[in-house]
Parts: sequence; structure tokens; C-alpha cells
Amino acid sequence: MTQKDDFDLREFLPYLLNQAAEISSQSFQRTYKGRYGMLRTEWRVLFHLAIYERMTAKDICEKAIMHKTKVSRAVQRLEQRRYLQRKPDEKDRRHEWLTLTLQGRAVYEDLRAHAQQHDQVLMQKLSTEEITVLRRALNALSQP
Amino acid sequence: MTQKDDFDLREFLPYLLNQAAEISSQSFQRTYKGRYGMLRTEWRVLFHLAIYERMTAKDICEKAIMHKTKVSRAVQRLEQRRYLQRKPDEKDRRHEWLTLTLQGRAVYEDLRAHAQQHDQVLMQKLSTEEITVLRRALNALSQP
DNA sequence: TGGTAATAGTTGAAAATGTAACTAACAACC
DNA sequence: GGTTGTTAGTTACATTTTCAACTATTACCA
Repeated sequence: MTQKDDFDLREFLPYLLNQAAEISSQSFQRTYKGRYGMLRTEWRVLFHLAIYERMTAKDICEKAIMHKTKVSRAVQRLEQRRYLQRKPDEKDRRHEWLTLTLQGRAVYEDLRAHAQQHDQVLMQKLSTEEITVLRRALNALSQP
Repeated sequence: MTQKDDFDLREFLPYLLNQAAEISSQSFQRTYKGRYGMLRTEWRVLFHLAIYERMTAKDICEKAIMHKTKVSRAVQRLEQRRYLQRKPDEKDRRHEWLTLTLQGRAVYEDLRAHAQQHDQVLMQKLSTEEITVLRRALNALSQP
């Protein structure tokens, strides 16, 4: 098992990004899955609602770059657990406004604290300068 | 939909990494899916075999950080398409050595060219310095 | 040597995801 | 005002992934 080719997988950005994303997500996954039985789609929706307070599913799709079926199902499950409430728009009944319940917000606060801890751990692997550049680069790459 | 919290999702590394990974993988996905009907797991296995020439499934699991069932199924499908061959180890018949067929190698060469193109496009979003730092940071984050 | 543990890899069932078709509400145009 | 087109969101079905249990082979050790 010796390297042969001149092409190095470890320089191919989509591969590297996936690898890093996968590994750096794992510890946080244990938290939201272990404590609340949540999925990745679900914590994402929860966090967006906590931060933006009031959104439609469509808004979440755009902000989080998630497909609408993913969002739809995540919302369903969060509603079942009473983490969020839906309220149809009076003027346009195609829209539904989503907001967190008190319980949902409490879960968020807890998860957010953990998220920040995990982030601290990750950042310890990097220098201050690397963190700055990394964030900037990732944001740039996230523009489709 | 106005931002409220002081916690910024766009600074949470696992989130940012996932977003960037997802988006930057999409164009390459269209290539391997469109041209060969392959899955992400499959191109990863194919590329590892092309680069390292001769590996067991276990080796691939470790290098690519993939679960063994994913690897097992990817290998099955690549074998069905005659992209790789299996050969049991003489000394320890639990191991199977995997190598690409000529056809598999041809597919790799084609995909590799496309991968490099996609990488070029991605890198145009970044400065040379950002690319260097990004690669270094991603590698650091990929160490578990 | 025989029995237990460990390892490589596979398989089946359950869970999650992707795709496309669908419903319901509104818009626009004649 | 009725027809056609859009949009928000859901659902059904096929495909993938995950998890746990399984087989087959080798290692360990009393």
C-alpha cells in the first residue's frame, strides 16, 4: 500500500472538506443525538429558529441551504417534541411561521453551550490566523 | 426574520465545514453520478485504490475514514461493474486484496481529470495564501 | 490442544435521504 | 370570472446509510 499517483487526494478540496466536516461534526453529534435523540437536520433547524426567531420553512431552506423535504421533516419532528410551533400566515395561507417554544429554546440554550465548547476544542488545533483565514475561506466556498 | 442571538452560526466550525463541503462537492457529484452512476462512497474507494494500488477493505476504512459496511458495499458495486478485483490473502484468508482493473483505472483517470478541473474552479474563489492555510487547517481538523 | 477472544468482512432490518409527484393557496392574464 | 402558472409545503417510493448481528478465519493462552 504505497502511494503511486501524482494526484494527491489530500489536496482535493471537496475531499478534504468532507473529511474535516465529518470528523469535526462527530463530537457535537454525540451531544445532540445522545441528549435529545436529534438529527443533524433537526439541530440546524432548531438553531436557525433560535437565532432568527421567526421564519417560514422556505426561509430556513435558503439560509441553511437544505432541501425543502429535509426541512419539512425536521420541522415535523421538532413539532412532535413540542420544540416549535407553527402558525399559518393570515394574509397568505401558504406560508407557515415557525417559532420555538420555551422548551425548544431551552434545548437550544443547552446545545449552544455544548456547540461553543466543541468549537473551542476544534480551534485549539489551529492558530488564530488560521482560524480567521479558515472562516473566510469556508464562507467563500459556501457561496454556490 | 431578524438576527437576535449573539451566537453566530456562521462562526461555528462544524456548520461552516459542512456547508462548504456540501456545496463544493455538488459539481463533482454531477460528474461521477452523471457519467458513471457512481456514489460518493464509490469514487472514494476507487480513488484510494488508484492512488495506493493495493489495499484491503480495512486499509480503505482507515485512510478514508469510512465505516466498514460502506466500504464493503462500495467494493461490491465496483466489482460488479468490473472496476476492481478481489484476491484473498494467501497467508491470512480474512484479508482480501483489492486492485483496480484496467477499466477501473480508465474510469479513475477520467474522473481525476474532472476532479482537478473542479478543484481549479473552487480555488479561483480563494487567494493562493488562503488555499495554503485552508489545506493546512483542514488537514489539522481531520486528525481525530 | 482446546477454548476463548479478536479481526476482516458481510448481511438484514430499520432509519434517513433524495426524487418526483402531489395538494392547497395565491397570482396573473385574457 | 375562469384558465393557467407559481409558490409553499407534504407525501410516496426508491435509494442509501446506519446499526447490530452474523460468518469465517486467525491469535492468544491456560
